[in-house]
Amino acid sequence: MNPQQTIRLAVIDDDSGFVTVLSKRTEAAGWQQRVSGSAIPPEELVAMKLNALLVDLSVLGDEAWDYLARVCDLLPDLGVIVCTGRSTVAQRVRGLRMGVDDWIGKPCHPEEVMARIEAVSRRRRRTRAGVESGTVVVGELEIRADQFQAFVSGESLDLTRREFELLQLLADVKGQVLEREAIYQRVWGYAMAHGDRSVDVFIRKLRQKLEKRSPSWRYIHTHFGVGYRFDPEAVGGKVAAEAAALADEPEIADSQVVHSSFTVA
Amino acid sequence: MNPQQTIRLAVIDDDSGFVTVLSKRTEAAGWQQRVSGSAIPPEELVAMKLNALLVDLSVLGDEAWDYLARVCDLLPDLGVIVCTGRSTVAQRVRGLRMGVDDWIGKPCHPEEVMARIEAVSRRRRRTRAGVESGTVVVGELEIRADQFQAFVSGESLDLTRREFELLQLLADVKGQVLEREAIYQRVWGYAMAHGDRSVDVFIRKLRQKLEKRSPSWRYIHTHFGVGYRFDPEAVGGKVAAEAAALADEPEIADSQVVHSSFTVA
DNA sequence: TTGACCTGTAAAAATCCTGTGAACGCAGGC
DNA sequence: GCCTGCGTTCACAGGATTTTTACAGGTCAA
Repeated sequence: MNPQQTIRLAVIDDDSGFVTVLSKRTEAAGWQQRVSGSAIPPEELVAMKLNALLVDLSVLGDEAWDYLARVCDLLPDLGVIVCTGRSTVAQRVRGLRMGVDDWIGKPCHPEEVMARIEAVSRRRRRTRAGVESGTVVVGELEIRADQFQAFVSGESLDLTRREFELLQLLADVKGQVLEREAIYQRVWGYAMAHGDRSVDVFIRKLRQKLEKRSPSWRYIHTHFGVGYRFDPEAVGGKVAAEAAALADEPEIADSQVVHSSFTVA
Repeated sequence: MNPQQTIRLAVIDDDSGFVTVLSKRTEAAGWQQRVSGSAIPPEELVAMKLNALLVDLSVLGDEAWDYLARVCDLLPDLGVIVCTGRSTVAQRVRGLRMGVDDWIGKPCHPEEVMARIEAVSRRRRRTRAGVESGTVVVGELEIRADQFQAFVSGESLDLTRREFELLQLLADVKGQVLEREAIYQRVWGYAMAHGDRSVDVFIRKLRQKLEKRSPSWRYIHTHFGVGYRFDPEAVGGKVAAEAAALADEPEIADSQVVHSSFTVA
């Protein structure tokens, strides 16, 4: 698919100089990241759907090894990179054997840190592809990455590949308004030509197919002069009222966990 | 989980001291390895079915980057670890971005090198130990791994080796859509060239042979623009009706794996 | 309210994808 | 050497999908 898939990263480090410099670069690269000055509970990490975790052992104190062990055990698909000060061979070997994917010594160059994070994510992604169900549920929609297809109560929307990728992209950044150029760039993989209406046409096709299977919901909203935003909303008459009630709960949980924790590039 | 899965490693290095010390340890750990003082052609690497490749760039000379690029491109599933003398950040970043999985500076401790090789190789879910001697039953099809052959009510489909491997892969992840590139990568062992139609051709051969012995079932489904999915479905006229009734329920029994009690002499 | 500029919509045109049959080359067995 | 089985490649036809084009309707700012 796309060469540069966006990476979701969490950083556990209290070295503000290092974190600042790194963040500047990761943001420029379009990564989504969250920084914390202390340990993040593994349960929270699960909810974040991360690609990688960068951690400085010194902020973890005595708990460091326990924490690493728990994280590696609980999240075998998460790329874990330790980036810390002085360390012995024995420590590094222990960490790596425990499930850490890479171990970098400080001081280090942020570009190399990023390259190593990319390398780890690349490797993880390859193995995980398929093993993980990767099903996202929004509104009454189920988006199944392993099937390249979306469903409503078990029935396929019969999306073509492009349609699916577009839907997946939009749903991935639910609530965010995406410009046409950005959409095109990420789905088609190259820059949009001036005057190209492909995005509009595919949005219409998507809307048609969504409407067909899920008539009482609106998923894609137009932002005049800007682009589109994916946000499931129950609408219509009486049906909508109940649906809305049902929708509220998971809606909030979802967006809180996934989005509010991350800075938007 | 996996205690000590044996690792197949190739080492390209002419630093005899380093290689000797390392080899002693890898042998003690039960790894299989081949050492070479000069570049090994990528085609040969394919045939070796390696887990990882450890390479010192200095023995590759000017060809180093080209070689790395070719290897990483052709064998995306191979763990590539560079272990070399002095290097700049830019070089390491270039290597890692190119597909190298880890980059270690010499001098280094052999134990750490091994731990890093393990970390890179840690991901083999595909080593299906159970399948080796197992029989999978799907639809009215029996796939016998110990015979490299599939049967319908005792009659062989006369699959060739490749056909069998393709079928086995597909059946292994029943219900999942696999992209052509992924199929090729896993059956042929290296990256698919752009425009290669081998997968399609083998799918056709498989379908022919499946149809011949099991006419009232459809096994392989095409997903336009994506790839193929294995999912046995009873179809057709009167035969299909009964078959369908049978097919719906034993969904669970379908994927049952029967382990034969005896190894083949 | 008007006019310029966007967006929704439908259908034609162009492109791409898959199924298929056959030719080719290679290796192993006779 | 000759034959046979196997894997690869090519070419083409029929469909499915994507892109382009045209026009109608909507939106916004002056």
